[in-house]
Amino acid sequence: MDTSGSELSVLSAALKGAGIRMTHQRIEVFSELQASHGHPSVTEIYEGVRKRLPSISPDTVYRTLRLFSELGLIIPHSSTSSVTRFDVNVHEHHHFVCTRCSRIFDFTSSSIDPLEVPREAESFGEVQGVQLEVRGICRDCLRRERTQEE
Amino acid sequence: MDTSGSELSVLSAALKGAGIRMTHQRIEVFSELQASHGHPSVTEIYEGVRKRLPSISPDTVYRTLRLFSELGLIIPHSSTSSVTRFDVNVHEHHHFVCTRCSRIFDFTSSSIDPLEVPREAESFGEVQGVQLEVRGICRDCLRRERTQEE
DNA sequence: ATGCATGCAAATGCTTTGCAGCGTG
DNA sequence: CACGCTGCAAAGCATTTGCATGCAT
Repeated sequence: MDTSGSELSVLSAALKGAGIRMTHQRIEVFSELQASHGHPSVTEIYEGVRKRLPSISPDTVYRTLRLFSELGLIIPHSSTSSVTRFDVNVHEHHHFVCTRCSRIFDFTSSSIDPLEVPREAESFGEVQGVQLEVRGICRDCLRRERTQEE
Repeated sequence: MDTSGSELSVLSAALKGAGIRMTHQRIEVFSELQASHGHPSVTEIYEGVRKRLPSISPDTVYRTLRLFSELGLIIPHSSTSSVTRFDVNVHEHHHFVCTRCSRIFDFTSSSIDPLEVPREAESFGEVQGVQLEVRGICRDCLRRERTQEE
């Protein structure tokens, strides 16, 4: 089955909706993403697109992927911020990760704890821990964005 | 309640067990971690320790935090690897994250899906998505480590 | 005493940014 | 045809590493 056409319309709609231009580079990065398996890195996308668009530069790929993330077309895995943060709390707990400021908030939940490891996950290797990861926009960022839009 | 003594014994045991020396720097980084709230970054720990140990260098903090991660005393949030990876799969799914090679494996689970957002998480802000994050060591890394130990 | 750990400084690698020219709408 | 987008090159950061000295065991 060929879904490339319908997928492209997703891109078209997303860009048009935000008043952003549809360029060759963006189209190629988008289709490379669709064709990719797993969780591609910037370099992997870059190398893939380069086969069809040899003149594309890495920074355009960076910019494009960031744009797509902002549009919600893709999700950067965990913190966008470059600094590593450490979890000192060794007890079972879950995370609310802010997709804007990348701060992490801990919580526990009586309704889901104790959380058990699904069978499906065990097949990948030796499990060390499980937790829920809730992505969202924290109160502070919501407030800041609201203020800026006024 | 003063738990610093008992916490330090955790450090002592972990280091002794691995045949690693107990130094001032390691003790100070460890207690700074205990005293920290949330999810400290390397810089935050460094600044904190520097008040008591002005001569400590950033790279020692880096090395120490990496050591503590390997010993399981702390958990680096998300991938240790510096490259950003993107999730192209917009459908609900979960992640098995390898703590060695930082590769991410997707899975879905009939036993837990659909996954609902716990009440506790909603108080932090606007929720965009939820997923399970299983941390562990993938098959490839397990095999590699077994081979090297022979 | 021995050799691991630290501090210093330089290197590395990912990602971002300023700017001039190009192409989309 | 205006303005946003790209490519280039250089800068910016977080993190890592080589090496000589110092300190824990």
